[in-house]
Amino acid sequence: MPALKTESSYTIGEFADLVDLTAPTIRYYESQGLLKARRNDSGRRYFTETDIKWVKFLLHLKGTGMSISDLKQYVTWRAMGDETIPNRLALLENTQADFMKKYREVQHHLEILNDKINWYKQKETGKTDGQEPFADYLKRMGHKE
Amino acid sequence: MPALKTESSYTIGEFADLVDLTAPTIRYYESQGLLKARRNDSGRRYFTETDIKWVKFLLHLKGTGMSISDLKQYVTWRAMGDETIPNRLALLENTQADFMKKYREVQHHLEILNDKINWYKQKETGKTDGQEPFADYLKRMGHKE
DNA sequence: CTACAACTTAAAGTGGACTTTAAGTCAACA
DNA sequence: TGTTGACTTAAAGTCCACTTTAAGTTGTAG
Repeated sequence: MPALKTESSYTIGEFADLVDLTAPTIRYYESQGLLKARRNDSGRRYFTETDIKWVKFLLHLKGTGMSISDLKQYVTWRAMGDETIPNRLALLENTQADFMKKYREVQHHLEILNDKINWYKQKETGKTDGQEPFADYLKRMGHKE
Repeated sequence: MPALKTESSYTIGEFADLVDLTAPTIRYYESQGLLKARRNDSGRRYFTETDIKWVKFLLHLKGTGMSISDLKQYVTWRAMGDETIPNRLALLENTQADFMKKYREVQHHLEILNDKINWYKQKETGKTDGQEPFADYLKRMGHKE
């Protein structure tokens, strides 16, 4: 009879597919201490649903701009217990602040891109005289630069 | 009497400061064909207001996710004249589409970050029982993952 | 006139986050 | 039972966008 399986387990390849990474990337993350894999009798890694949730959470943090070394710090503090919650909170709030700064910057970049696209479209459809410089067009649209 | 200066001109160092880059970066951009500098009698570069506007525009495009090689393509098409406007427009629209995709992704990452920050804050101020797992908290907040 | 800062070039180096390679072990299927 | 695909490790390689170095020339302040 097979051992009772209370939770499904995955090889590194299955796991990588589930979290949309590659097996080498998983090994790399493990080498950086961002996750720890269990091993079976022959030394092969296996992963569980809990690992999936954890990696997905890490990828969300990473997606907000945290570097591997930021994540390392976060994980280290996490392993130290509840007395490091203020540290973790501060790290996440700094991440949030940095994120919002960049977010506002790229919004401005996007506005310029959109304006340029519209400028080309108007040029194509002949709605301007075809001679107006882009800088003038931007000024007309209410941008400073 | 000094030569009539119809437009102010800048050394590479002044120019770099004005556009918030370094002189080596300006030279690098020039080497990539993203801009062309004029030279004085002794071979030194100088730049004008027009160059400032151009580089700032390039940096806006770059800020929306265009790579140096995308910018190179854009500049090449630009130099070829109006018959490449459809190419440029398509490039910018692809950039825009890629941008919006990433934009929506990072918005989701930010939501998770914000939720985690609030979760820590509630944990700190004792507003939950201090035992609720984050996954449950997320579910309660209406997130899928 | 002398320093010294700023410029010039070509080429090599850097950082972050993986990715690829090499050499070998293990497992599942026909 | 054999072969093929997935796993193991350590180390080297890749990509992008600069950045730094080295060796030399030029402009300007005192």
